[in-house]
Amino acid sequence: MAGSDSNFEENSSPFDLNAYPHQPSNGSDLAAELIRVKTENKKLKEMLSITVDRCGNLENNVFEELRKKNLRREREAESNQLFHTSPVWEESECSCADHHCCKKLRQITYKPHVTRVHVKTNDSDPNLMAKDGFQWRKYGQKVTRDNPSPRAYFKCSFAPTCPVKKKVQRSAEDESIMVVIYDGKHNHPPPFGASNIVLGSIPYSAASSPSQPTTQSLGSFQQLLVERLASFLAEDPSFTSQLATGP
DNA sequence: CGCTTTTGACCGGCGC
DNA sequence: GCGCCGGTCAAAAGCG
Repeated sequence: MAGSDSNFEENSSPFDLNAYPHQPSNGSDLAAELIRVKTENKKLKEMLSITVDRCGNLENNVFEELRKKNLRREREAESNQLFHTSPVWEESECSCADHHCCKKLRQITYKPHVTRVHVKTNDSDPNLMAKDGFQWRKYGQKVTRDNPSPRAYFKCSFAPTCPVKKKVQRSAEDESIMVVIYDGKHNHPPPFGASNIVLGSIPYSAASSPSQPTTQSLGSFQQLLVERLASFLAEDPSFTSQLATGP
């Protein structure tokens, strides 16, 4: 067999006559049989080609459905984090062949001071500086596996001891949207006078560029923010005590 | 000159 | 135990 491998590369197969050039002929029956085998071989090739194509299309469809499903879950989780305080449950499935083996539920650790915000930005704006009124110092940047856009890491530098961090990354789905993840709670007064303010983990406004969210979403968003601000201030003992004592 | 940004190195958690 | 990956550090570079 050594040296015959190249015969199988292009126009031959294990059933191809060309692969066995020295095979003796035993008459018309053998010739007819060989023609039948060649025909069958051709059909099998076509079937294989069609099957491979269909498999590829099916694979693409499965990936697309999984992508949409993950996107829906992500948005639901964001909605839950913004409007609810109950833990968020996420269903995750493994990718193994046995679909019944390890479908599992796991609870996401609920972090009360982690908030995720989507910010509409100008496409031409290359930086990841979401202006929100606080001072941030960039301390790192990474390219993550699930997103070609780099993720920037910021620490709040408004106060030396403030533990708040934020991560900023363009959305993999829409590059005009920046995903900002605030982590922690500010231990200092907010910078009053700033047009865009974030208090604790609660964003007050998220516009970072001339392009603004739509009026409708901005209105409901502002209403939510006002409610959150009132709630935040009510929970702050120093604020309530100062309010009680007066100026 | 001091502050901020950049960027490669390093570390720890997690899955296999 | 090993490799991958996200997060952080810290030295160098940039900038006002």
